[in-house]
Amino acid sequence: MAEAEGAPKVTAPPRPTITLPPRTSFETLFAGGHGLSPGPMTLVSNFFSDHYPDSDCRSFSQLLAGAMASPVASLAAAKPADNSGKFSSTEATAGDGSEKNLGFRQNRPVNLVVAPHSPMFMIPPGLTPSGLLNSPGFFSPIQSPFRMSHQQALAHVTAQAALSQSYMQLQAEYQPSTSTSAEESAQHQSFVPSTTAPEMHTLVSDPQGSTMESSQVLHSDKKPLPTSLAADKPVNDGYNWRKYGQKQVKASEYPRSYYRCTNLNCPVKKKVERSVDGQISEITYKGQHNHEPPQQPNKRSKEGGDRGGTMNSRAKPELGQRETSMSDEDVPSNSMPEDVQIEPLGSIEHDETNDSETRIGDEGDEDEPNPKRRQVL
DNA sequence: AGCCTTTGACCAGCG
DNA sequence: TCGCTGGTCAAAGGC
Repeated sequence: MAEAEGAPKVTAPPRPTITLPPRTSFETLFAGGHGLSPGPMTLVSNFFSDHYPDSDCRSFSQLLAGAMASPVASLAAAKPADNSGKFSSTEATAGDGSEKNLGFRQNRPVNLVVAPHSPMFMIPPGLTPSGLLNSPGFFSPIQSPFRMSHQQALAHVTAQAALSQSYMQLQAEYQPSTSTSAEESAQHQSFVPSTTAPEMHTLVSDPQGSTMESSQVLHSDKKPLPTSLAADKPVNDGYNWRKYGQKQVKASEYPRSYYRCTNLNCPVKKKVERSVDGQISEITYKGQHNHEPPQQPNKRSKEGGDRGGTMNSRAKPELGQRETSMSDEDVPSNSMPEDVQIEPLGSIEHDETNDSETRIGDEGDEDEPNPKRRQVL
């Protein structure tokens, strides 16, 4: 929490750094220009163009590229190993400008900062973030030309996906009446910050990765989303979450909510923080899903109910196991980087916990504590 | 009937 | 060693 200053704290071993090419490269990358097989990204991109041809929206890859393009974004630093598996926020630096160690990232892509603005980035209902990620062609096994590792990229994408999904939901609810594409475009545009993309911070968690956590920070600008729509569930990222705690933290005026994936054995947790407005300022994911996202995202988890059910089908090795097997090259296809942090534009400054969590800036969904419930004890 | 949310208490890490 | 803060637990109640 403290390093918000932006001063890079963690220095990484000097590695040959590759300058992030402006989005074009990135685009190209996903576009398959480099010979990469078209993956979900492509699909998404197509989806975009189909649905919002005239909108300002860029293709998914473009959006992504824009988000990542920012130099800073690159990464924050990573701490060498703290195998403890715990991430202490203090270790990570968040910062805005901390790009100190790229090298690390390579090895352990952990934190990726995703650019915020992307409510625009939508994913077709059928596609879930993890689905995208799982897609074979999504990222090539090799490291991307950028300093980003797959995981980082994955994290990035996931975060965006999450945001987009939530956004979609909001829209759906908010505007039951089908809006014309034009309207949609307009709306999207309004939400889309232009390329002023905030910076992305990539943070890396311990290389050793006993737990391997990656964090991404997404900054999304707090858009005037209909907050009322948002209700409790922070962001519908395709997974079912159960709130297990809420706490008033010093860092923010609003209480921080803690959620955990309802899937049995799924270690993933997420923290949702709200901004002054009561809008979600950031969502921090911890851990990796060891299961596929339920098909029906928004259902009050019946899926979650499958605790123990479906997930095992593809369950991947426990996080702990991964430490050995995982290098940044083998990204578990079915899971996202452990932590992705996405922060809203405004919140960049306090990236207190950049270390190993993924944060997603979310736009407002606030769940105001309904005074309906009883008080314990 | 089962799952989820709420919320105070408890525990651990850190300064 | 103490106090503070963050994170998690678990009981009660609601949907």
